[in-house]
Parts: sequence; structure tokens; C-alpha cells
Amino acid sequence: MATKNQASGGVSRQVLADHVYEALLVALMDGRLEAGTPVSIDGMARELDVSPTPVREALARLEATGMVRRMALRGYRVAPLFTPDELADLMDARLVIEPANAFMACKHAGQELTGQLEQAIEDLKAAPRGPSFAEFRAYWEADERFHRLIAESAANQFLLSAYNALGGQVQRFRFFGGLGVTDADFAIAEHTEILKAFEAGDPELARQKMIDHIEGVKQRSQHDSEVRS
Amino acid sequence: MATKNQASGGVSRQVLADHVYEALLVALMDGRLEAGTPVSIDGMARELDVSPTPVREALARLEATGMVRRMALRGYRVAPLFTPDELADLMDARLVIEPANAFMACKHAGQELTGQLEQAIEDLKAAPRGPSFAEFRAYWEADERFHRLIAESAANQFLLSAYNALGGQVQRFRFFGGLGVTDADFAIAEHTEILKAFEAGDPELARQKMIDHIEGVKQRSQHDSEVRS
DNA sequence: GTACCGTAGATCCTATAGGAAATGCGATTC
DNA sequence: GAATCGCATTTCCTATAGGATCTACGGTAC
Repeated sequence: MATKNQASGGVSRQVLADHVYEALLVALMDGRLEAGTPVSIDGMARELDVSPTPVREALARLEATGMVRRMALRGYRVAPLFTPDELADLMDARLVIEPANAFMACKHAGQELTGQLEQAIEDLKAAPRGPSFAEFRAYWEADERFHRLIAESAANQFLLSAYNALGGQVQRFRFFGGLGVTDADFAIAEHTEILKAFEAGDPELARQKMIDHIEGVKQRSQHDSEVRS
Repeated sequence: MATKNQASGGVSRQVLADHVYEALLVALMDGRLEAGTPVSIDGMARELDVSPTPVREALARLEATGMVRRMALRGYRVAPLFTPDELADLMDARLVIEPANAFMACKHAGQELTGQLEQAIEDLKAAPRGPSFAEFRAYWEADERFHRLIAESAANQFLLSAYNALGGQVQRFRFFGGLGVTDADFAIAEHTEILKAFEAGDPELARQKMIDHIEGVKQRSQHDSEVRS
């Protein structure tokens, strides 16, 4: 496996646990680690050519994201995929948090933010839409960036933590990874509406447009769930 | 199968990292570990008479709660106390999440839940109100239980995760730990209002009463902040 | 044929040891 | 008197080894 020692700064010494964490995350996102698969500490250590200790630390951190689950004395397993009901619950939770984020972010919004949001939308338009993980990843990254920019611009560390706690954002990636992009045109249009509200400096409108967007995602994801099953 | 050496009853082998985690949590809550204090892995291992490995794992988990912070290659430190502004942000975040929890929980509410909520209020009334940690802890426990019951009864794992992400609930304990209980009478009255809404089966009212409660907590906490400073 | 038991393998958990980096302190030099 | 260099100590990070536990498989008895 190609070594990524080129991290800037010339810091020769890096924390191995961080590399392991990244490697596991990529493996989870790429679907190499399927839902329910046990993640052996020793086995992963052999595979990544490190000792079990950093693997243990990386898994302890991953557990907080919900990507893996730990059973005492029985090791770790990849968390199961979402059921359609859980997906609906995730959208309900997003409906609680993200409109509030949009409202607050809009109050602090400036040129810089709207520019970055616009860039995220452009990237969304440019992203390929095929079903392969590599293709989907670019799309997902632009989508995630749009929402994260808003969450961060709300300037409230606790709301940001709450947003991050919806680790399902990543799970969602896994869910649709094999399905491809099905709602790109809708998402682009809805994101644009949100951006307009930001440019107009209308927090209440931004909140409403975010609600509209997530409601749309919810409905479309439920439809996709039926297709999948 | 006579042998049930697996879970609860078995004293045989508990995971050491869990004990370390608990010990650190108690030390943080009791104020033995003050804000900003570095938490040495080796030192803590010596103090608890274990090897550094389980300490490392416990700290990795604690980091996700926000109680400690990790700086790569420089170890862990106890997270700083909240400033009044941060406390206000925490209350704003609670205002986003907890009213929604109350609304949803009320829709599923039954005899069992209202009984447990009532018990939590009774415990709140009975709790001592002195400034010592031991006294305050009982009060805090009953208060936290009330809110957590509602969060869990919302029956949405993502909203529960978001609630948990406001680890500030614990930080809040630390903040007021040295100050004692100043708003017990208000809190009891407001909790009772919420309970009434649950008993009436009125989700919208429950939402509103939760808003009122947290708004009250926010105002009173800001007043306390001024006293402290 | 079914159920129970013992052994073997794999895995997890903990402890100890060693290498590397950062911090603190003191001596030297300008 | 102030800044810089060098050394020693502390601390963190990783690797390896050993003890304990759980699972799987095969054999035996009913």
C-alpha cells in the first residue's frame, strides 16, 4: 500500500492511530467493509502492518461516530445499514437541526460564505453521477460540504456537535453508495434556493428553504429505499 | 446452560478500560481534575495501578464527549470551563433539540413515562441544595434524568445522539458545581408544567413548556455567570 | 439421530520494554 | 544582562509477549 508520508511540514513523526483511523474510514466508505462484518483488531493490525494498539485506539474513536459497534470482550463489528425507518428518523432529526443552522448562519452570512456555498453547488453540478463509489464520492463530498458550511457558519459549537452526531451523514453515503445519484437535479435546485435566501439576507426564508430541501430528500430517499428492497 | 458467566453478574473479568473511564469521569465531575490540567497517560496509569493501554483507550472515548481534548503528540488536557457566551450557546442548542424531543416523546407517552417523569421531579424536590459536589450531584442527577427520559422517549436514535452530543450537560455540572443550586424552585415548577402537558397528551403544549423551561434556565444561568465572575 | 462434553484454534485484553520527541533547566557566550 | 546551546528528564507512542476468554469442531453417550 502506498505510503502517505508526504504530509506537509516535514513532520517525520505522525500518529499511527490517525492513519489507521483514516484507512478504516476509507474502507468503510468504499464498501470494502460491509455492514455486519467483524473488524478484528489483530487482523486489521496485520493488514495495515502495525501493532494492535493503534488499531484499538482508532476503533475507540470510530465507535463514537456510530460506524462501528463494540461488544465488550467480543470485538468490533461494522454497524448495520440503515433500514428505511431509520433513514426516515435521520431525516426527521435533520429537520430539527439543520433549519436552525440555516437560520443562524444566515444572520452571520457574508460574501465569503455565499461564495463558498456557490462553489459547492457548482461542484455538485460538475460531479459525475454514476453508481461507482469513486464517482459517487465526489457528489457526496460536494453535498456534505454545502451542509457543513452552513452548520459551521451557525457559529455555535454545540449545534455543530449535534450536526456531527448525525454520523448518519456518512452512513447515508454507504446506503446510497451502490445506488448512484438519483436526486441530483432536485438537490441542485433546492441548494440554489437556500443560497438565494442567504444572498438576500433573509434568515426566516433560509430556514424554510432548508426545511423544503430536507423534506424533499426525505421523500426521495424513501422512494429509493423501496427501489432497493 | 447453567453457566452465565457472560454479562452483568460475572465479576470475573470486567474490561479494565471501562473502569478507567468511570474513574476519570468521577474525577472530572468531583472537580479533582480542574479545567486545563494535563492528563498524563503514564501518570494516570500509575495512579490507577494499571498499564497505559487501557488509559489510552478510555481517553480516546472521553474525547468524544468533549470532557478532555487531545493534541497530537502532546497528550490530553481537561477541557476548559465554559464562558458565559458558550453557556448561552449551549442553551440555544438545547432550545433547538429539546423542544422537538418533548413534542415527539409526548406523542408516544404512556403511563410508564409519566410515572418516571413524576419520580424525577420528586427526586428533584428531595435533593439537597448545598454547594458541595456530593449534594449538587444528587440534584443534577435528577434533573438530567428528567431531560434524558424525554430524549429517549422521542424514539429517534439520531435525536438522542444529538442530545448526547451536548456533552455540555456534564460540563454544566462542572460549571455550577461550585455554585450550588440556585434555581431549584423554578426548575421544579417548570418541570411540573411539562409533565402536565404530557399527562394531557398535548404535544404542542409540551414543546412550548420545554421552550419556556430552557429559556428560564438560560436567563438564570446568565445571571449566575455574572455572580461567578 | 440428538444432545452433551472436551479439545483446539483464534481473538481479545493487559502488561512490560524500548525508541523518539518535547519540555525544562543550567551553563556558556556575546 | 540577555540570548543561545546542550543535556537530562519526562512523556508519549509503538511493539512484543503472555494470560484469559469465546467460538468451532469432533467425539461419545443416550
